[in-house]
Amino acid sequence: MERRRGAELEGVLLDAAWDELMESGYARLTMEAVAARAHTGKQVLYRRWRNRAELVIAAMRHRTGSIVENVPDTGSLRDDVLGVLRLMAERFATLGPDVVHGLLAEAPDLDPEIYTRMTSVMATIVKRAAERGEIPTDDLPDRVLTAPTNLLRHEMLFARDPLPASALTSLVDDVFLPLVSGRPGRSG
Amino acid sequence: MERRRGAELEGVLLDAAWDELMESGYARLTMEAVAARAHTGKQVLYRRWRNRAELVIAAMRHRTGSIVENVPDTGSLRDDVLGVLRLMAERFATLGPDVVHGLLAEAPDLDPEIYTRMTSVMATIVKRAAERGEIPTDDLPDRVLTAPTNLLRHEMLFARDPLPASALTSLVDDVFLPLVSGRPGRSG
DNA sequence: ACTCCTTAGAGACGGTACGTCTCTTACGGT
DNA sequence: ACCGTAAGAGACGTACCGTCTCTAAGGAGT
Repeated sequence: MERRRGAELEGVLLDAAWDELMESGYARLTMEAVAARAHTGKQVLYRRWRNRAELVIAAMRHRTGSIVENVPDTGSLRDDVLGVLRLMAERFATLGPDVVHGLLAEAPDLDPEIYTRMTSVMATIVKRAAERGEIPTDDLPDRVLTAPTNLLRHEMLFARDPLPASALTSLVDDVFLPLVSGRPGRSG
Repeated sequence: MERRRGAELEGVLLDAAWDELMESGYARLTMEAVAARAHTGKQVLYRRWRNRAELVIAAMRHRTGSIVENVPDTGSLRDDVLGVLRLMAERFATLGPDVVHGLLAEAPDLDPEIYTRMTSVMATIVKRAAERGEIPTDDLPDRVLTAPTNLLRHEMLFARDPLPASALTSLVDDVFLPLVSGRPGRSG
């Protein structure tokens, strides 16, 4: 019997968790099923992750890269923001609402981080746009900066059907661009 | 042994569920505990609600009135919107993140309804403001209309700490009012 | 090459809560 | 007075949790 170890074993475990996630969703993913799929015992999982949520998060990180490390830079504010929203929507689509709802409920400590990260992405995009002279200032309230990403996240969380493409453009054209273009400096 | 029936029994059941909810949160609320607290059996619960989520939703509806039936009308757009946001925040505070996260995960069919309702509330408020001449038009894109309530909901879902009062005013002053005041008619 | 030590692989175990089923009996309707 | 519905109570089988135990594989050290 060949016995896996170290990084090799860990990779197998995370792949097994990911496959279970795709097949059963979060709610019906069990530690037993992940262990069985990886041809090992539960203890091997519990030795590395304290619970389902941690395992699933690790599996997601193992699979998908971070948006933070891949900020769009197209030369157009509109396209940059749209690019970020598309990345978010794409990722959400592969994960499915199940997973996000589940993690929200079971890993609340992680939740604030998820959306704090996005603030810096938006700040980068807006700063570039201001430097290009596309908008008057990059000194915007945080809630303006994160409005499009937060609204998108909200919509993905609550909508039952997949989002139409028009949702993304509406968020940019109806909400974000009006807020950053014509307005004077920050109010508070 | 006095045996409860009909509306009386139902009230007792919903009260028991509500009390359990307040005491244990959603994740640790069990049908067994609710039944025990109401001095009855589980079957009495399952005869009325198919699962935990339905029971909890019924208990919430039984306790708290609808925001829809109580649209603020202060004569000021800003105060009306703030009033709605305060109602939402207050309700969320009594329920706790647990409950909302849990329902989001276990009652996804209900989720879209929750925020669709708010659209009509905001439409009413905006219409009144337009009639008063406070804003140029009440013909706004849905995503502008629901931006403040959706952003608040998002923030409540993801924030770990209770929201500061400034969160509400920022949503109104930095995001909503700029969108509805200075802009021309809808773009799309 | 031999020994030691960690830990993989496998499964048993007790615990909790689910949702169903069964049984007796209170009580409202006719 | 009778009958049918459903309350009250709890047993039951199932699922999965997280812990614990045991054997033996296979690196590390000498």
